[in-house]
Amino acid sequence: MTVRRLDRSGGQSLWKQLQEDLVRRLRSGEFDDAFPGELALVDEYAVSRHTVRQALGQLRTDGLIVAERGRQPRVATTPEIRQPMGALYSLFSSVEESGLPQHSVVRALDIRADGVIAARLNLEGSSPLLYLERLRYAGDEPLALDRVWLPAALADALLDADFTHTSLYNELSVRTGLNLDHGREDIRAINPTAAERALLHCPPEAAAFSIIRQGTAQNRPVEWRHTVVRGDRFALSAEFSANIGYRLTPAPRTTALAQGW
Amino acid sequence: MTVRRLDRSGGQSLWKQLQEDLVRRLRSGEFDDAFPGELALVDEYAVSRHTVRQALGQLRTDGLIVAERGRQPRVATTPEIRQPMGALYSLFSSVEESGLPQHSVVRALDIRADGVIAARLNLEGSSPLLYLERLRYAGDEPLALDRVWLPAALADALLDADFTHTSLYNELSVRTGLNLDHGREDIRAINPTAAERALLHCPPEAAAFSIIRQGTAQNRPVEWRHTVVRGDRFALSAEFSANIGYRLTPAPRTTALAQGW
DNA sequence: TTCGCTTAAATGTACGCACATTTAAGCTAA
DNA sequence: TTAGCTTAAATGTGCGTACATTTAAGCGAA
Repeated sequence: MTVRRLDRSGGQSLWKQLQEDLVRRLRSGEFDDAFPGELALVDEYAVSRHTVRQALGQLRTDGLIVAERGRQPRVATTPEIRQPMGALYSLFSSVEESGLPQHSVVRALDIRADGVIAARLNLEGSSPLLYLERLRYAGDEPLALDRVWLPAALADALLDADFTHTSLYNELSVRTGLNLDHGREDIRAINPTAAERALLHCPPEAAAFSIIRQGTAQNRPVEWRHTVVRGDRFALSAEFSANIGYRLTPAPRTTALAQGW
Repeated sequence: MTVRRLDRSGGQSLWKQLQEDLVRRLRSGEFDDAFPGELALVDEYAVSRHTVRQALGQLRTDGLIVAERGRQPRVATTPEIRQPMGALYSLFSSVEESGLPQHSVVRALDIRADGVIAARLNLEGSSPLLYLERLRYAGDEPLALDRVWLPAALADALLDADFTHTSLYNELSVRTGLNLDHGREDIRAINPTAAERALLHCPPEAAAFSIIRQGTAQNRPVEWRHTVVRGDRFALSAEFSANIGYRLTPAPRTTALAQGW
Protein backbone atom coordinates (compact mmCIF):
# COMPACT_ATOMS: atom_id res chain seq x y z
CA MET A 1 0.00 0.00 0.00
CA THR A 2 1.35 3.37 -0.96
CA VAL A 3 1.55 5.89 1.84
CA ARG A 4 -0.03 9.18 0.85
CA ARG A 5 1.16 12.46 2.30
CA LEU A 6 -1.03 15.41 3.02
CA ASP A 7 0.09 19.01 3.12
CA ARG A 8 0.73 19.93 6.72
CA SER A 9 1.91 23.47 6.09
CA GLY A 10 -1.40 24.74 7.39
CA GLY A 11 -2.82 25.93 4.12
CA GLN A 12 -5.86 23.68 4.33
CA SER A 13 -7.15 21.40 7.02
CA LEU A 14 -6.07 17.79 6.88
CA TRP A 15 -9.58 16.36 6.97
CA LYS A 16 -10.62 18.57 4.04
CA GLN A 17 -7.65 17.45 1.99
CA LEU A 18 -8.43 13.88 2.86
CA GLN A 19 -12.09 14.28 2.00
CA GLU A 20 -11.31 15.80 -1.39
CA ASP A 21 -8.77 13.14 -2.18
CA LEU A 22 -11.28 10.45 -1.31
CA VAL A 23 -13.89 12.06 -3.54
CA ARG A 24 -11.35 12.11 -6.36
CA ARG A 25 -10.45 8.47 -5.90
CA LEU A 26 -14.08 7.52 -5.52
CA ARG A 27 -15.00 9.20 -8.80
CA SER A 28 -12.12 7.43 -10.53
CA GLY A 29 -13.82 4.19 -9.66
CA GLU A 30 -11.03 3.02 -7.39
CA PHE A 31 -13.46 2.11 -4.62
CA ASP A 32 -16.09 0.38 -6.69
CA ASP A 33 -15.18 -2.95 -5.16
CA ALA A 34 -14.64 -1.92 -1.57
CA PHE A 35 -14.23 1.29 0.34
CA PRO A 36 -11.30 1.32 2.74
CA GLY A 37 -12.00 1.20 6.46
CA GLU A 38 -11.15 3.92 8.92
CA LEU A 39 -8.06 2.22 10.27
CA ALA A 40 -6.77 1.52 6.77
CA LEU A 41 -7.07 5.23 5.98
CA VAL A 42 -5.31 6.07 9.24
CA ASP A 43 -2.33 4.05 8.10
CA GLU A 44 -2.48 5.14 4.51
CA TYR A 45 -2.59 8.88 5.16
CA ALA A 46 -0.78 8.87 8.51
CA VAL A 47 -3.42 10.90 10.32
CA SER A 48 -5.46 10.18 13.42
CA ARG A 49 -8.70 8.31 13.34
CA HIS A 50 -10.44 11.49 14.45
CA THR A 51 -9.35 13.23 11.27
CA VAL A 52 -10.39 10.29 9.14
CA ARG A 53 -13.81 10.23 10.77
CA GLN A 54 -14.24 13.93 10.14
CA ALA A 55 -13.57 13.42 6.45
CA LEU A 56 -15.82 10.38 6.24
CA GLY A 57 -18.56 12.22 8.10
CA GLN A 58 -18.57 14.82 5.37
CA LEU A 59 -18.75 12.17 2.69
CA ARG A 60 -21.63 10.60 4.54
CA THR A 61 -23.70 13.76 4.86
CA ASP A 62 -23.01 14.36 1.19
CA GLY A 63 -24.51 10.97 0.51
CA LEU A 64 -21.44 9.55 -1.22
CA ILE A 65 -20.90 6.70 1.18
CA VAL A 66 -22.96 4.86 3.74
CA ALA A 67 -21.52 3.47 6.93
CA GLU A 68 -22.82 1.12 9.57
CA ARG A 69 -21.47 -0.12 12.78
CA GLY A 70 -19.22 -3.13 12.52
CA ARG A 71 -18.90 -3.14 8.76
CA GLN A 72 -16.76 -1.17 6.41
CA PRO A 73 -18.17 1.92 4.72
CA ARG A 74 -19.52 1.30 1.26
CA VAL A 75 -19.98 3.50 -1.71
CA ALA A 76 -23.60 4.59 -1.80
CA THR A 77 -25.40 2.72 -4.52
CA THR A 78 -27.68 5.64 -5.19
CA PRO A 79 -26.54 9.05 -3.99
CA GLU A 80 -29.60 9.18 -1.80
CA ILE A 81 -32.56 9.99 -3.92
CA ARG A 82 -34.97 9.80 -1.06
CA GLN A 83 -37.74 10.79 -3.36
CA PRO A 84 -37.43 11.71 -6.97
CA MET A 85 -38.39 15.29 -6.73
CA GLY A 86 -39.44 18.15 -8.84
CA ALA A 87 -42.20 19.13 -11.16
CA LEU A 88 -41.25 16.59 -13.82
CA TYR A 89 -41.48 13.68 -11.45
CA SER A 90 -44.73 15.13 -10.21
CA LEU A 91 -45.94 15.05 -13.81
CA PHE A 92 -44.91 11.46 -14.25
CA SER A 93 -46.47 10.23 -11.03
CA SER A 94 -49.67 12.18 -11.57
CA VAL A 95 -50.25 10.23 -14.75
CA GLU A 96 -49.25 7.05 -12.98
CA GLU A 97 -51.90 7.70 -10.34
CA SER A 98 -54.53 8.44 -12.91
CA GLY A 99 -54.11 4.97 -14.37
CA LEU A 100 -53.57 6.23 -17.88
CA PRO A 101 -50.83 4.41 -19.81
CA GLN A 102 -47.92 6.63 -20.70
CA HIS A 103 -45.39 6.37 -23.43
CA SER A 104 -43.14 8.66 -25.42
CA VAL A 105 -42.51 9.26 -29.07
CA VAL A 106 -38.83 9.98 -29.61
CA ARG A 107 -38.58 12.80 -32.11
CA ALA A 108 -34.82 13.22 -31.92
CA LEU A 109 -31.92 11.47 -30.29
CA ASP A 110 -28.53 12.55 -31.57
CA ILE A 111 -25.28 14.35 -30.85
CA ARG A 112 -25.16 18.00 -31.74
CA ALA A 113 -23.53 21.25 -30.70
CA ASP A 114 -25.31 24.30 -29.32
CA GLY A 115 -23.26 27.13 -27.92
CA VAL A 116 -26.04 28.63 -25.82
CA ILE A 117 -27.00 25.39 -24.14
CA ALA A 118 -23.38 24.38 -23.71
CA ALA A 119 -22.70 27.58 -21.83
CA ARG A 120 -25.62 26.82 -19.51
CA LEU A 121 -24.01 23.47 -18.80
CA ASN A 122 -20.70 25.18 -18.06
CA LEU A 123 -19.17 23.69 -21.19
CA GLU A 124 -17.32 25.23 -24.08
CA GLY A 125 -19.50 26.30 -26.95
CA SER A 126 -18.25 23.63 -29.31
CA SER A 127 -18.76 20.76 -26.85
CA PRO A 128 -20.90 18.00 -28.28
CA LEU A 129 -24.24 17.51 -26.57
CA LEU A 130 -26.62 14.62 -26.54
CA TYR A 131 -30.03 15.90 -27.52
CA LEU A 132 -33.23 14.06 -26.78
CA GLU A 133 -36.65 15.30 -27.81
CA ARG A 134 -39.72 13.39 -26.83
CA LEU A 135 -43.44 13.87 -27.09
CA ARG A 136 -44.91 12.35 -23.98
CA TYR A 137 -48.34 10.83 -24.03
CA ALA A 138 -50.79 10.05 -21.27
CA GLY A 139 -53.35 7.75 -22.79
CA ASP A 140 -53.89 8.61 -26.45
CA GLU A 141 -53.38 12.32 -26.07
CA PRO A 142 -50.06 14.20 -25.91
CA LEU A 143 -49.26 15.69 -22.55
CA ALA A 144 -45.84 17.26 -22.79
CA LEU A 145 -43.03 18.12 -25.17
CA ASP A 146 -39.73 17.34 -23.54
CA ARG A 147 -36.36 18.56 -24.77
CA VAL A 148 -33.18 17.79 -22.93
CA TRP A 149 -29.50 18.37 -23.55
CA LEU A 150 -26.74 16.46 -21.77
CA PRO A 151 -22.95 16.66 -22.14
CA ALA A 152 -22.06 13.99 -24.66
CA ALA A 153 -18.92 13.23 -22.70
CA LEU A 154 -21.10 11.96 -19.89
CA ALA A 155 -24.13 10.66 -21.71
CA ASP A 156 -23.13 9.28 -25.09
CA ALA A 157 -23.91 5.81 -23.77
CA LEU A 158 -27.58 6.79 -24.10
CA LEU A 159 -27.44 7.15 -27.86
CA ASP A 160 -28.85 3.71 -28.56
CA ALA A 161 -31.31 3.63 -25.67
CA ASP A 162 -35.00 3.18 -26.25
CA PHE A 163 -36.84 6.03 -24.59
CA THR A 164 -40.36 5.12 -25.57
CA HIS A 165 -41.08 3.61 -22.20
CA THR A 166 -38.15 4.21 -19.88
CA SER A 167 -37.32 7.41 -18.11
CA LEU A 168 -34.23 9.42 -18.79
CA TYR A 169 -33.01 9.32 -15.22
CA ASN A 170 -33.39 5.59 -14.98
CA GLU A 171 -31.45 5.06 -18.18
CA LEU A 172 -28.84 7.56 -17.07
CA SER A 173 -28.36 5.78 -13.79
CA VAL A 174 -28.14 2.33 -15.30
CA ARG A 175 -25.87 3.17 -18.19
CA THR A 176 -23.56 5.78 -16.71
CA GLY A 177 -23.96 5.52 -12.96
CA LEU A 178 -24.96 9.17 -12.78
CA ASN A 179 -27.73 10.10 -10.39
CA LEU A 180 -29.05 13.62 -10.16
CA ASP A 181 -28.55 14.82 -6.63
CA HIS A 182 -29.26 18.53 -7.02
CA GLY A 183 -31.07 20.79 -9.36
CA ARG A 184 -33.20 23.83 -9.93
CA GLU A 185 -36.33 24.54 -11.86
CA ASP A 186 -37.97 27.60 -13.25
CA ILE A 187 -41.65 27.15 -13.93
CA ARG A 188 -43.55 29.61 -16.06
CA ALA A 189 -47.06 29.99 -17.40
CA ILE A 190 -46.95 30.49 -21.14
CA ASN A 191 -48.98 30.13 -24.26
CA PRO A 192 -47.39 27.51 -26.49
CA THR A 193 -46.06 28.45 -29.89
CA ALA A 194 -48.08 27.39 -32.92
CA ALA A 195 -45.68 24.52 -33.53
CA GLU A 196 -45.88 23.31 -29.96
CA ARG A 197 -49.63 23.66 -30.00
CA ALA A 198 -49.85 21.50 -33.09
CA LEU A 199 -47.63 18.81 -31.63
CA LEU A 200 -49.46 18.77 -28.33
CA HIS A 201 -52.94 18.85 -29.90
CA CYS A 202 -53.65 21.78 -27.65
CA PRO A 203 -57.11 23.31 -27.55
CA PRO A 204 -56.84 26.77 -29.04
CA GLU A 205 -57.18 28.61 -25.75
CA ALA A 206 -55.15 26.37 -23.48
CA ALA A 207 -52.15 27.75 -21.62
CA ALA A 208 -49.16 25.62 -20.70
CA PHE A 209 -46.37 25.23 -18.19
CA SER A 210 -42.83 25.86 -19.27
CA ILE A 211 -40.46 24.01 -17.00
CA ILE A 212 -36.75 24.59 -17.30
CA ARG A 213 -34.63 22.33 -15.23
CA GLN A 214 -30.93 22.26 -14.64
CA GLY A 215 -29.70 19.14 -12.92
CA THR A 216 -26.33 18.31 -11.43
CA ALA A 217 -24.75 15.14 -10.13
CA GLN A 218 -21.91 15.57 -7.69
CA ASN A 219 -21.49 19.21 -8.64
CA ARG A 220 -21.23 18.47 -12.34
CA PRO A 221 -23.92 19.92 -14.62
CA VAL A 222 -25.65 16.95 -16.22
CA GLU A 223 -28.76 18.21 -17.96
CA TRP A 224 -30.43 21.29 -19.27
CA ARG A 225 -34.04 20.56 -19.94
CA HIS A 226 -37.04 22.36 -21.28
CA THR A 227 -40.46 20.83 -21.02
CA VAL A 228 -43.76 22.28 -22.20
CA VAL A 229 -46.75 20.74 -20.45
CA ARG A 230 -50.33 21.20 -21.51
CA GLY A 231 -52.04 23.32 -18.89
CA ASP A 232 -55.42 21.79 -19.49
CA ARG A 233 -54.20 18.35 -18.52
CA PHE A 234 -51.89 19.00 -15.62
CA ALA A 235 -51.74 20.90 -12.35
CA LEU A 236 -48.94 21.19 -9.90
CA SER A 237 -50.09 20.18 -6.45
CA ALA A 238 -48.18 20.74 -3.29
CA GLU A 239 -48.56 20.29 0.41
CA PHE A 240 -46.63 22.22 2.97
CA SER A 241 -46.31 22.30 6.69
CA ALA A 242 -43.76 23.07 9.32
CA ASN A 243 -42.78 19.44 9.55
CA ILE A 244 -42.50 18.28 5.98
CA GLY A 245 -41.65 21.57 4.34
CA TYR A 246 -42.88 22.07 0.78
CA ARG A 247 -43.56 18.90 -1.09
CA LEU A 248 -45.05 18.36 -4.50
CA THR A 249 -47.77 15.73 -4.45
CA PRO A 250 -48.66 13.44 -7.31
CA ALA A 251 -52.28 14.23 -7.99
CA PRO A 252 -54.47 17.28 -8.07
CA ARG A 253 -57.08 16.99 -5.43
CA THR A 254 -60.14 17.32 -7.57
CA THR A 255 -60.53 17.69 -11.27
CA ALA A 256 -63.19 20.24 -10.46
CA LEU A 257 -60.38 22.65 -9.78
CA ALA A 258 -59.63 22.53 -13.45
CA GLN A 259 -62.91 24.15 -14.35
CA GLY A 260 -63.69 27.74 -13.64
CA TRP A 261 -61.05 28.25 -11.03
CA MET B 1 -27.32 28.05 35.74
CA THR B 2 -29.22 24.83 36.14
CA VAL B 3 -27.26 21.68 35.49
CA ARG B 4 -29.09 19.35 33.13
CA ARG B 5 -28.63 15.64 33.31
CA LEU B 6 -28.69 13.30 30.35
CA ASP B 7 -29.63 9.64 30.42
CA ARG B 8 -26.42 7.65 30.63
CA SER B 9 -28.06 4.24 30.83
CA GLY B 10 -27.06 3.64 27.23
CA GLY B 11 -30.49 3.83 25.68
CA GLN B 12 -29.57 6.68 23.40
CA SER B 13 -26.33 8.41 22.65
CA LEU B 14 -25.51 11.47 24.68
CA TRP B 15 -24.92 13.72 21.72
CA LYS B 16 -28.29 12.78 20.23
CA GLN B 17 -30.05 13.54 23.49
CA LEU B 18 -28.21 16.82 23.68
CA GLN B 19 -29.03 17.69 20.12
CA GLU B 20 -32.71 16.99 20.62
CA ASP B 21 -32.84 18.96 23.82
CA LEU B 22 -31.20 21.91 22.11
CA VAL B 23 -33.72 21.74 19.27
CA ARG B 24 -36.50 21.77 21.83
CA ARG B 25 -35.08 24.74 23.68
CA LEU B 26 -34.35 26.51 20.46
CA ARG B 27 -37.91 26.08 19.23
CA SER B 28 -39.21 27.42 22.54
CA GLY B 29 -37.40 30.65 21.78
CA GLU B 30 -35.01 30.34 24.69
CA PHE B 31 -32.01 31.10 22.49
CA ASP B 32 -33.45 34.00 20.57
CA ASP B 33 -31.09 36.38 22.28
CA ALA B 34 -27.94 34.29 22.31
CA PHE B 35 -27.01 30.73 21.71
CA PRO B 36 -24.76 29.23 24.40
CA GLY B 37 -21.14 28.53 23.56
CA GLU B 38 -19.56 25.11 23.51
CA LEU B 39 -17.89 25.46 26.88
CA ALA B 40 -21.10 26.69 28.49
CA LEU B 41 -22.85 23.56 27.22
CA VAL B 42 -20.00 21.42 28.50
CA ASP B 43 -20.64 22.77 32.00
CA GLU B 44 -24.40 22.77 31.71
CA TYR B 45 -24.78 19.17 30.54
CA ALA B 46 -21.61 17.77 32.11
CA VAL B 47 -20.36 16.17 28.92
CA SER B 48 -17.12 16.55 27.03
CA ARG B 49 -16.57 19.19 24.44
CA HIS B 50 -16.32 16.47 21.84
CA THR B 51 -19.88 15.41 22.56
CA VAL B 52 -21.10 18.98 22.47
CA ARG B 53 -19.43 19.54 19.14
CA GLN B 54 -21.04 16.42 17.74
CA ALA B 55 -24.48 17.70 18.70
CA LEU B 56 -23.77 21.20 17.40
CA GLY B 57 -22.41 19.74 14.19
CA GLN B 58 -25.75 18.10 13.58
CA LEU B 59 -27.60 21.32 14.29
CA ARG B 60 -25.33 23.07 11.88
CA THR B 61 -25.81 20.66 9.01
CA ASP B 62 -29.52 20.89 9.68
CA GLY B 63 -29.24 24.62 9.24
CA LEU B 64 -30.56 25.56 12.65
CA ILE B 65 -27.48 27.37 13.82
CA VAL B 66 -24.49 28.94 12.20
CA ALA B 67 -21.04 28.96 13.79
CA GLU B 68 -17.83 30.73 13.05
CA ARG B 69 -14.43 30.62 14.50
CA GLY B 70 -13.91 32.86 17.48
CA ARG B 71 -17.56 33.79 17.98
CA GLN B 72 -20.39 32.02 19.65
CA PRO B 73 -22.83 30.03 17.54
CA ARG B 74 -25.94 31.93 16.61
CA VAL B 75 -29.41 30.85 15.74
CA ALA B 76 -29.75 30.80 11.98
CA THR B 77 -31.50 33.88 10.68
CA THR B 78 -33.95 31.66 8.88
CA PRO B 79 -35.24 29.89 11.96
CA GLU B 80 -35.51 26.51 10.32
CA ILE B 81 -39.23 26.79 9.74
CA ARG B 82 -39.61 28.53 6.46
CA GLN B 83 -42.84 29.66 8.02
CA PRO B 84 -44.36 31.48 5.12
CA MET B 85 -44.01 28.88 2.42
CA GLY B 86 -45.54 28.19 -0.84
CA ALA B 87 -46.05 29.87 -4.15
CA LEU B 88 -47.71 32.95 -2.70
CA TYR B 89 -44.85 33.71 -0.37
CA SER B 90 -42.49 33.03 -3.23
CA LEU B 91 -44.41 35.65 -5.19
CA PHE B 92 -44.11 38.15 -2.40
CA SER B 93 -40.41 37.63 -1.82
CA SER B 94 -39.58 37.64 -5.50
CA VAL B 95 -40.93 41.15 -5.73
CA GLU B 96 -39.13 42.05 -2.55
CA GLU B 97 -35.84 40.86 -4.05
CA SER B 98 -36.43 42.78 -7.24
CA GLY B 99 -36.56 46.01 -5.29
CA LEU B 100 -39.89 47.06 -6.75
CA PRO B 101 -42.29 48.64 -4.25
CA GLN B 102 -45.40 46.59 -3.73
CA HIS B 103 -48.82 47.57 -2.56
CA SER B 104 -52.37 46.37 -2.90
CA VAL B 105 -55.63 47.93 -3.93
CA VAL B 106 -58.42 46.51 -1.81
CA ARG B 107 -61.39 45.90 -4.08
CA ALA B 108 -63.58 44.21 -1.50
CA LEU B 109 -63.48 43.52 2.22
CA ASP B 110 -66.76 42.39 3.69
CA ILE B 111 -68.78 39.58 5.22
CA ARG B 112 -70.78 37.44 2.84
CA ALA B 113 -72.06 33.91 2.41
CA ASP B 114 -71.09 31.48 -0.32
CA GLY B 115 -72.23 27.90 -0.09
CA VAL B 116 -69.58 26.45 -2.41
CA ILE B 117 -66.66 28.09 -0.66
CA ALA B 118 -68.13 27.36 2.75
CA ALA B 119 -68.24 23.67 1.89
CA ARG B 120 -64.60 23.78 0.91
CA LEU B 121 -63.83 25.25 4.31
CA ASN B 122 -65.83 22.46 5.97
CA LEU B 123 -68.50 24.93 7.05
CA GLU B 124 -72.25 24.96 6.61
CA GLY B 125 -73.46 26.66 3.51
CA SER B 126 -74.96 29.59 5.32
CA SER B 127 -71.88 30.33 7.41
CA PRO B 128 -70.70 33.91 7.05
CA LEU B 129 -67.33 34.34 5.40
CA LEU B 130 -64.92 37.21 5.39
CA TYR B 131 -64.08 38.01 1.80
CA LEU B 132 -61.02 39.96 0.76
CA GLU B 133 -60.23 40.82 -2.82
CA ARG B 134 -57.04 42.64 -3.65
CA LEU B 135 -55.22 43.71 -6.76
CA ARG B 136 -51.54 43.40 -5.96
CA TYR B 137 -49.03 45.71 -7.60
CA ALA B 138 -45.31 45.40 -8.07
CA GLY B 139 -44.14 48.84 -9.04
CA ASP B 140 -46.80 50.60 -11.07
CA GLU B 141 -48.09 47.53 -12.83
CA PRO B 142 -50.57 44.98 -11.47
CA LEU B 143 -49.09 41.60 -10.74
CA ALA B 144 -51.81 39.45 -9.24
CA LEU B 145 -55.48 39.31 -8.42
CA ASP B 146 -55.97 37.79 -5.03
CA ARG B 147 -59.29 36.54 -3.64
CA VAL B 148 -59.51 34.91 -0.26
CA TRP B 149 -62.33 33.64 1.92
CA LEU B 150 -61.98 33.03 5.65
CA PRO B 151 -64.52 31.84 8.22
CA ALA B 152 -65.98 35.01 9.73
CA ALA B 153 -66.10 33.30 13.08
CA LEU B 154 -62.33 33.24 13.11
CA ALA B 155 -61.43 36.27 11.10
CA ASP B 156 -64.00 39.01 11.63
CA ALA B 157 -61.39 40.98 13.54
CA LEU B 158 -59.83 41.70 10.16
CA LEU B 159 -62.80 43.68 8.87
CA ASP B 160 -61.30 47.06 9.67
CA ALA B 161 -57.72 46.17 8.81
CA ASP B 162 -55.83 48.10 6.16
CA PHE B 163 -54.53 45.63 3.61
CA THR B 164 -52.90 48.08 1.24
CA HIS B 165 -49.45 47.37 2.63
CA THR B 166 -49.65 44.53 5.15
CA SER B 167 -49.94 40.87 4.39
CA LEU B 168 -52.95 38.79 5.28
CA TYR B 169 -51.00 36.27 7.31
CA ASN B 170 -49.29 38.96 9.33
CA GLU B 171 -52.60 40.64 10.12
CA LEU B 172 -54.18 37.29 10.90
CA SER B 173 -51.39 36.42 13.29
CA VAL B 174 -51.43 39.77 15.07
CA ARG B 175 -55.21 40.15 15.39
CA THR B 176 -56.34 36.60 15.99
CA GLY B 177 -53.21 34.65 16.96
CA LEU B 178 -53.80 32.22 14.12
CA ASN B 179 -50.76 31.00 12.21
CA LEU B 180 -51.08 28.78 9.19
CA ASP B 181 -49.21 25.58 9.90
CA HIS B 182 -50.38 23.41 7.03
CA GLY B 183 -51.80 23.81 3.63
CA ARG B 184 -51.99 22.67 0.08
CA GLU B 185 -51.83 24.39 -3.26
CA ASP B 186 -52.93 23.57 -6.75
CA ILE B 187 -51.10 25.54 -9.40
CA ARG B 188 -52.40 25.70 -12.93
CA ALA B 189 -51.41 27.41 -16.14
CA ILE B 190 -54.41 29.26 -17.52
CA ASN B 191 -55.42 32.08 -19.77
CA PRO B 192 -57.10 34.78 -17.70
CA THR B 193 -60.69 35.70 -18.34
CA ALA B 194 -61.39 38.95 -20.11
CA ALA B 195 -62.28 40.58 -16.80
CA GLU B 196 -59.11 39.39 -15.13
CA ARG B 197 -57.07 40.42 -18.11
CA ALA B 198 -58.45 43.92 -17.93
CA LEU B 199 -57.80 44.24 -14.23
CA LEU B 200 -54.27 42.91 -14.53
CA HIS B 201 -53.42 44.99 -17.63
CA CYS B 202 -52.34 41.76 -19.22
CA PRO B 203 -50.74 41.74 -22.62
CA PRO B 204 -53.17 40.06 -24.99
CA GLU B 205 -51.20 36.83 -25.34
CA ALA B 206 -49.94 36.42 -21.77
CA ALA B 207 -50.79 33.30 -19.82
CA ALA B 208 -51.17 33.26 -16.07
CA PHE B 209 -50.82 31.11 -13.02
CA SER B 210 -53.91 30.11 -11.13
CA ILE B 211 -53.01 29.26 -7.56
CA ILE B 212 -55.61 27.76 -5.29
CA ARG B 213 -54.58 27.45 -1.71
CA GLN B 214 -56.28 25.92 1.26
CA GLY B 215 -54.65 26.71 4.56
CA THR B 216 -55.26 25.30 7.98
CA ALA B 217 -54.15 26.28 11.46
CA GLN B 218 -54.22 23.56 14.06
CA ASN B 219 -56.40 21.36 11.89
CA ARG B 220 -59.01 24.06 11.36
CA PRO B 221 -59.55 25.28 7.80
CA VAL B 222 -58.70 28.95 7.83
CA GLU B 223 -58.58 30.13 4.25
CA TRP B 224 -59.65 29.26 0.77
CA ARG B 225 -57.78 31.38 -1.66
CA HIS B 226 -57.62 31.89 -5.36
CA THR B 227 -54.88 33.98 -6.89
CA VAL B 228 -54.30 34.77 -10.54
CA VAL B 229 -50.74 35.84 -11.27
CA ARG B 230 -49.55 37.33 -14.53
CA GLY B 231 -47.34 34.79 -16.23
CA ASP B 232 -45.28 37.41 -17.99
CA ARG B 233 -44.11 38.90 -14.71
CA PHE B 234 -43.56 35.89 -12.50
CA ALA B 235 -41.89 32.50 -12.52
CA LEU B 236 -41.82 29.87 -9.86
CA SER B 237 -38.27 28.91 -9.03
CA ALA B 238 -37.28 25.94 -6.98
CA GLU B 239 -34.18 24.17 -5.85
CA PHE B 240 -34.05 20.57 -4.82
CA SER B 241 -31.47 18.19 -3.52
CA ALA B 242 -31.21 15.18 -1.30
CA ASN B 243 -30.38 17.39 1.65
CA ILE B 244 -32.84 20.24 1.46
CA GLY B 245 -35.68 18.54 -0.37
CA TYR B 246 -37.80 20.73 -2.66
CA ARG B 247 -37.72 24.38 -1.84
CA LEU B 248 -39.18 27.33 -3.65
CA THR B 249 -36.66 30.11 -4.04
CA PRO B 250 -37.48 33.79 -4.23
CA ALA B 251 -36.06 34.86 -7.57
CA PRO B 252 -35.74 33.31 -10.98
CA ARG B 253 -32.11 32.89 -11.83
CA THR B 254 -32.03 34.89 -14.97
CA THR B 255 -34.64 36.96 -16.66
CA ALA B 256 -33.34 35.50 -19.89
CA LEU B 257 -35.32 32.43 -19.03
CA ALA B 258 -38.42 34.48 -19.53
CA GLN B 259 -37.75 34.95 -23.18
CA GLY B 260 -38.07 32.26 -25.76
CA TRP B 261 -38.02 29.37 -23.40
C1' DT C 1 -13.83 60.79 22.41
C1' DT C 2 -11.48 57.85 19.39
C1' DC C 3 -8.06 55.18 17.41
C1' DG C 4 -4.98 51.40 18.05
C1' DC C 5 -2.96 47.74 20.59
C1' DT C 6 -3.29 44.02 23.81
C1' DT C 7 -5.54 40.25 25.71
C1' DA C 8 -9.07 37.03 26.78
C1' DA C 9 -12.37 33.95 24.92
C1' DA C 10 -14.38 31.14 21.56
C1' DT C 11 -14.37 27.91 17.86
C1' DG C 12 -11.48 24.92 14.49
C1' DT C 13 -8.17 21.41 14.03
C1' DA C 14 -5.58 17.49 15.46
C1' DC C 15 -3.76 14.16 18.37
C1' DG C 16 -4.42 10.42 21.86
C1' DC C 17 -7.02 6.63 24.55
C1' DA C 18 -10.76 3.48 26.03
C1' DC C 19 -14.78 0.92 25.63
C1' DA C 20 -19.43 -0.45 23.48
C1' DT C 21 -21.80 -2.52 19.83
C1' DT C 22 -22.33 -4.70 15.69
C1' DT C 23 -20.78 -7.37 11.80
C1' DA C 24 -18.48 -11.03 9.63
C1' DA C 25 -15.29 -14.54 9.50
C1' DG C 26 -13.62 -18.78 11.44
C1' DC C 27 -13.95 -22.83 14.04
C1' DT C 28 -16.03 -26.73 16.27
C1' DA C 29 -19.18 -30.30 16.96
C1' DA C 30 -23.05 -32.95 15.58
C1' DT D 1 -22.35 -30.48 5.34
C1' DT D 2 -24.34 -27.47 8.49
C1' DA D 3 -25.80 -25.31 12.49
C1' DG D 4 -24.22 -22.82 16.33
C1' DC D 5 -20.76 -20.69 18.97
C1' DT D 6 -16.54 -18.03 19.44
C1' DT D 7 -13.63 -14.49 18.18
C1' DA D 8 -11.58 -10.85 15.60
C1' DA D 9 -12.42 -6.61 13.32
C1' DA D 10 -14.84 -2.52 12.31
C1' DT D 11 -17.50 1.47 13.35
C1' DG D 12 -19.97 4.31 17.13
C1' DT D 13 -19.53 6.78 21.28
C1' DG D 14 -17.15 9.30 24.74
C1' DC D 15 -13.41 11.25 27.27
C1' DG D 16 -9.06 13.82 27.52
C1' DT D 17 -5.33 17.10 25.81
C1' DA D 18 -3.00 20.70 23.10
C1' DC D 19 -2.51 24.33 19.97
C1' DA D 20 -4.08 27.48 16.03
C1' DT D 21 -6.99 31.03 14.47
C1' DT D 22 -10.33 34.33 14.76
C1' DT D 23 -13.40 37.44 17.15
C1' DA D 24 -14.56 40.73 20.51
C1' DA D 25 -13.84 43.03 24.60
C1' DG D 26 -10.82 45.90 27.39
C1' DC D 27 -7.40 49.31 28.01
C1' DG D 28 -4.46 53.17 27.18
C1' DA D 29 -2.64 57.04 24.75
C1' DA D 30 -3.30 60.86 21.71
